[in-house]
Amino acid sequence: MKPILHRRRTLRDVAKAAGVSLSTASNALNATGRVNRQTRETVLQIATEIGFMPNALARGLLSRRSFTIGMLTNDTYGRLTLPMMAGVSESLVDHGISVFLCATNNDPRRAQLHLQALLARQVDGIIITGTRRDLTPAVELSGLPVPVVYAFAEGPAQTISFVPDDAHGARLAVEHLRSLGRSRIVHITGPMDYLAARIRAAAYRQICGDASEVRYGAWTEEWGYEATQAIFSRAGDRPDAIFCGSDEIARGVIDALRDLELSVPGDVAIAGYDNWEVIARQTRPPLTTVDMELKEVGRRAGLAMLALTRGEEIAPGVVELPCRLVIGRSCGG
Amino acid sequence: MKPILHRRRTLRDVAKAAGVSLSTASNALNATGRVNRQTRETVLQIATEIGFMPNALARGLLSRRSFTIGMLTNDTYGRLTLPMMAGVSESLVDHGISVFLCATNNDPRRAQLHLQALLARQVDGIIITGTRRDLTPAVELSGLPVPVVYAFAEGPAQTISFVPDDAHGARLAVEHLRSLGRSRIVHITGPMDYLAARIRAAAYRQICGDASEVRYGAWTEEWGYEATQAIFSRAGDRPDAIFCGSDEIARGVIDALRDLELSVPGDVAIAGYDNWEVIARQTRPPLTTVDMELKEVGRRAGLAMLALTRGEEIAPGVVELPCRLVIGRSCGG
DNA sequence: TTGAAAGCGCTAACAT
DNA sequence: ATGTTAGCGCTTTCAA
Repeated sequence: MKPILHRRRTLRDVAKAAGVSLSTASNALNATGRVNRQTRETVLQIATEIGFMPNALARGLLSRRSFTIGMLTNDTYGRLTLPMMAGVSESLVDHGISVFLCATNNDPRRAQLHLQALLARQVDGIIITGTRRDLTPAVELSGLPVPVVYAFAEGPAQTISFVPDDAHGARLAVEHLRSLGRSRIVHITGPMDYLAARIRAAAYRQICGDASEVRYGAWTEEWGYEATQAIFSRAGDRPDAIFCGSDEIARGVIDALRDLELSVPGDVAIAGYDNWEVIARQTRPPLTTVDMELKEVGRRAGLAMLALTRGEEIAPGVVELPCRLVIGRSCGG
Repeated sequence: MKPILHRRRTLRDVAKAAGVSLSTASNALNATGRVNRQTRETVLQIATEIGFMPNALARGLLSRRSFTIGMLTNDTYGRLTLPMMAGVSESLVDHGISVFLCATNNDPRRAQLHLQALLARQVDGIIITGTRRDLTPAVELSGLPVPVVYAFAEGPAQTISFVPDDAHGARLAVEHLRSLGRSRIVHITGPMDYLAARIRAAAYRQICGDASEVRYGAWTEEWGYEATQAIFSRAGDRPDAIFCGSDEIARGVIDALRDLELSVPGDVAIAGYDNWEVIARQTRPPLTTVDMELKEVGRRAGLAMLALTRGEEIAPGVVELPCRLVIGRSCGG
């Protein structure tokens, strides 16, 4: 069965029904130009009645603006992308701008294809988001006819990027642990080749100084478990707190501590990173963790894009946005 | 600083540079009409040189097709949406169709706003996806000028929907447990008001008959933990397997069993549902779980949409797509 | 084989 | 205050 599809109504339909010219109808609907009150109301009413909706394609053709932006992400899973997309949308929806989301899966061919499609659709700008700060874009982005903004990824020189302030996030967690009287804090985190991991580790080291110990590994529970086993099986002072590079790691750490019959936060306080709710809230005890405020990152990127599409100038560079500490029960206090 | 934005090239630019008329240039690029080989090659070359890219807005205006579809989701987090979106994209990208993703957050106002924006942009169709099968759409969708397809949600009568076959998924899990010699299988699942939960429970009951026991609750680890404690603290026969309605529940169940000093899968075999990798793979032992093949659900919805946009007819109804059992180590075997 | 011209739906000068 | 006209970038008859 084919559903009944109502024909799309055009401005012409409205004008004819209202017995006015195209331009009068247009002026009435857009409140531009001088139009008689009475005329305008008639036009408006008829427009509503017949379900008129202006054709954005025609408008865009004329104004050379599509009120559409593209978002290119290499994140398949969406844990990072969708919150950012929500922020982008939020900052643009009131300006009538919609978003094309394109997942590249890190495949240059796909990225190129999506980029072409976006440009063909006359997007007013493109936001690049990645799963890591030090992302290598899968496609050449210079010399585009539209502005580009990076979110959760640092673009090359002279571009505009918004990223979470990793140093700030790390400080939030570590200082929280110290304020609760913990002094032997270890840092278990992801792979060293992640810039974010290195920045957080550096911030942690700056606070803990000589007492600091960083274990790079993977962003997995398994690594958290393994690293914890290693740390607690050796001789010498045992840590009284662990600052984890991700909630998944934290979860593995807590698992290991339980197997070691150490209590959290009694014996060891734990701080996570990401505030990935499905993990952080469901861990026992619920994690104290760092939220990167991804939605805000997206919102800022959206606002920057808005300004650029209006021809405003924005200083290039990487803007680091503050994180937020979410208090669970894994640190006590 | 404002980046240098290259002006968009038009067909006119190409025609002028090639010294031919607009229509010849158009014919050459689209391989329509009769064009001299030589002429065509010149045009093609120049088009590439100056970076010409046809304006999809102008094309759409003429063809009354935007080669764009909208996707309306109420899922903020994206765990379900992005895999489906990937499937939709995959089935449409080769046909030059792009996707607008709009998150409604279950807010009727937002949904209405997004719907308007989509229609204004002349989308060729709209795919509705939900976080649950028995979704109540946040916005009126009848009488639209474009076809509508539902994915992971059942639309009203006379509409087209694609959902995972919950009964099949449940059977996969339960029959797997039975094939491994488990006979006292309990089912711990989410809220009873979820249609999917009821369907799975019914399928489970049909197999286990008198020995069946269903515990409805929430889709959380906490509930899994709690229900397990309750089941094992009472007198009488203890189950030798638990079929869980979600991986999160399964995780809570395994946690509880560990606290009860029961081994998995030795004493109790566990099957999950969702194959949410971050949970299923990281659980110890890794979960045997049901994958709903969300990408395939999206792909099928995309293909249906493709057919509809071409004016083909499709029988209305709910198409249930098979699930897949992912073997971990939580069932032994 | 190529070109001129009309028109998709809309907006913005310009005339009335 | 309203209408007429041109044109955004493209495709598509229809003539040449």
